[in-house]
Amino acid sequence: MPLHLTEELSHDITQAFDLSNLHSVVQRASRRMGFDHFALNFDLHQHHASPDGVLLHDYPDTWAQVYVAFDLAGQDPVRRACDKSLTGFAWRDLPHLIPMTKGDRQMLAIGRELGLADGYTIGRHLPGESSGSCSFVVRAERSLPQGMLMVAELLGALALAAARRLTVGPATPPPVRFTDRQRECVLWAARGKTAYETSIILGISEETVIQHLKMARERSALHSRSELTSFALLCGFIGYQDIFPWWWRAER
Amino acid sequence: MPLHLTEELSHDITQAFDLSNLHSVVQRASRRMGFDHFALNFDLHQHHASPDGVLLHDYPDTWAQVYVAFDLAGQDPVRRACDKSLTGFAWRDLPHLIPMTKGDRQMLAIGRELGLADGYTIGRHLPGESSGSCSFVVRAERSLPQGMLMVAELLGALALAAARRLTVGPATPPPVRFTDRQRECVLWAARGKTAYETSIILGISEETVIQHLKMARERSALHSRSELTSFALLCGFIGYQDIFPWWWRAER
DNA sequence: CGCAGCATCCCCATTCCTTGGTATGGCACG
DNA sequence: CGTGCCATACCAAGGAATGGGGATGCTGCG
Repeated sequence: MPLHLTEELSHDITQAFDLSNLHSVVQRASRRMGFDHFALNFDLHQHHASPDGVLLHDYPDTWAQVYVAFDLAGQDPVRRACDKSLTGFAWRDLPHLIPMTKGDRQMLAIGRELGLADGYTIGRHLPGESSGSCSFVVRAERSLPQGMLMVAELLGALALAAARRLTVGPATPPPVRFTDRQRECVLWAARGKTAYETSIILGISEETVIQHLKMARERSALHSRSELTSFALLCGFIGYQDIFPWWWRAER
Repeated sequence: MPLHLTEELSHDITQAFDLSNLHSVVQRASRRMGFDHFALNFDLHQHHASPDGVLLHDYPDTWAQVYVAFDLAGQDPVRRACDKSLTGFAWRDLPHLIPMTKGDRQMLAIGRELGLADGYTIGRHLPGESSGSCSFVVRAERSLPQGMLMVAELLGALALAAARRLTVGPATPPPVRFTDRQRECVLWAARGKTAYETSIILGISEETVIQHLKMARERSALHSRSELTSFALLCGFIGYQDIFPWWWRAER
């Protein structure tokens, strides 16, 4: 009865109050859907410092040891495929998503030997902020519960959202506020326009554009345009979808 | 009967054979779920490559005219919120996701007047490749079909995947790649450092920093530092945590 | 009404960025 | 052992950004 099941499990996941509780409820969800294992990882985008991410799983110990010992995370084809698919995918479809190297096939073979036969993985990305994936896996003698993949898709996404909530905390209101005009000027700056070009676009003087950007910098206590645009993106004053597709929309 | 409904509609969406067919099936899906309108947009991030995006919708004509006439795409709060949530969200929850300016509220008010009362929007990103969003909307006298939001979540994601399939095809073009040094220089640029400051930090000549940034701009076919940093963030070359280490540690 | 906030415009001096070049050494791969 | 890629370094010119002034008019709010 997927309907009741979905509602019950999704409720549990969204109500998870800490990471160990999230572990339990996602584990239970994986069993109820007909899977044998699960793994959830959630990473904040960070290139310099140590990764402060989440890794919950109930994979066999042997696999976890191999995975860590050989640092397989960096060459995991499942992770790579997460960057290539908007929806969840079954592991057996990996070759349709990414080019598989010999090492990739080897890695999957080792997994199969250790009890991870096939899986269904849901990946999510928030540009500039975080990425995560949630996998539901079956043992060798079984096959993926086809009727449950859509449910897995949902619950996996909810689990990732929960992991994010428990990791980064609630959205903190930005310390500053921009006016509409300031935001507009910052947007065009992020689109790569100069003050002069922006002044033409907005139909105002170049000096005014400079002034708006000056005010925006002062408010956020920043001293360069690039930092200002990064900051505006971080705060949600402007969006990625606003920056890059504007040109083809404008040209017709 | 959400179960049959979901299966039937998801089948139609995944089988869509061209964009106009996708339009029909998503439109039908929105009606069956209890919505009055839908809008789907899907954008590729490769500006120099195939310059194609998708915009399908059945919003009122008046709204489309206003939207284009005032270039509202650049200040659409719904699109900005897509960068801040891993799951779909109701428009009424926008203030919890992003800071709302006066212009934002005005925009939503105009939408309401033209028949777009509330909506549920699903956003998806593939780092370095594409972004999209799919909205399901109800008219003024109605409210969101609460029991259908999870279904909308699923179908919206499938519709985005279909849009991607029909746009980029099976072969994904190779993304732009930065060298380590280029990424490092871009990162310090996003942090607001000048070329000279960066040269001190990295222990190399200022000219070399300029050179790395020059190469990075050439690779991504961009012409300004601000656009370069936005692009690097979007592609996941750098992350917010790299730039503003104080942000996510702020509240917990 | 007064006042704060916003949007608009202008000037100037200094610094920084962008674009076009050239050039050397290291390293990997076929 | 050449070829390509990367990191490094330099030069020159023109355009753009930054930070410091100042100024006007409008709107909303107590």
